[in-house]
Amino acid sequence: MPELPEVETVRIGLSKLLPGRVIKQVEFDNPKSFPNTPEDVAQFVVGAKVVLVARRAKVLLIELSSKYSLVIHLKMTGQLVFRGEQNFGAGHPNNSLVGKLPDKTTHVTISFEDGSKLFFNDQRKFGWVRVFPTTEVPNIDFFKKVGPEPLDSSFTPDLLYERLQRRKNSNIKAALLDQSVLAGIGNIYADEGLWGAKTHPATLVKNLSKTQIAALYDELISVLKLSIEKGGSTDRNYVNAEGKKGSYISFAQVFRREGKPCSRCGTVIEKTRVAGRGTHICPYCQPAPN
DNA sequence: CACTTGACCTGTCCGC
DNA sequence: TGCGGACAGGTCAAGT
Repeated sequence: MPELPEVETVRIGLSKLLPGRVIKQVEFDNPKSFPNTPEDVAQFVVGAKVVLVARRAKVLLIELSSKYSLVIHLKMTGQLVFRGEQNFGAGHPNNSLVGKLPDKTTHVTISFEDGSKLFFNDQRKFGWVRVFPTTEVPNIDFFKKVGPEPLDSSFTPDLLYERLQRRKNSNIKAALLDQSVLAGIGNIYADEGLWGAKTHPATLVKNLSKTQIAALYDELISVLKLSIEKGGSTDRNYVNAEGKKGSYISFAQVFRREGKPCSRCGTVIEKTRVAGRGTHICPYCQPAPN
């Protein structure tokens, strides 16, 4: 899905669009995408005003004046697209993946009193929208075990080293993808960060020095920040709150660049499989471990 | 407990 | 063109 920079880009967009709007109606087409009952919606959501939009890990949180929150996970192909009253069918001719809404991938539609709407679209139906009491959100299983936010000032190279030790016998790519180690890294930014740190993804965590992990820290932070600056990466389905693509993918050094030259050394980028995921490396800059 | 693999869905791409 | 298989940005449950 959308990894941290993509979800953060959606958060930034929605936080400019939603606060102050009052929810009039919520429609959904299946319990997998929206497990709450219509009674829950009527009681806790309809009539409530959006207070703020937050993010933790790859999860979006829309806090409501009712003291309940909409908790949203986009997983692989989820989208949250806002349309103003006159704009449901307008589409976005430039740089857009979505046209008239709702479409066949729309599973939840949130209508506001002023006529605007927020559409939750998801081709693969892995994502979901759920309602929780705001005070209960930190007690959701996922949030209880999820690791630190990489962009918080309290996240340091030493803390990354410490968090990684819980996966010391697995390879570094699997460890980075493990949300209980740190929050928000997915397949794109794991590959990009490891290329930057000149570390092969199959390297065992226990064989990485503190210096190597500090270098990886620097690369992960800069790659995440750059991507947020570019509005995230659109490989296929991802769009921001206005339905538009992000441009980070054109700055990627290895992700989806197999067959092309490494920008550092000119060696042809290869695609392999590590931790059960498609994995991109420069075989010269990131030599395979023994 | 640590670690790996398959499953969840739908769509697309690639080889025959 | 059609068809089967592999694969796709994430996370769980179940297996070793």
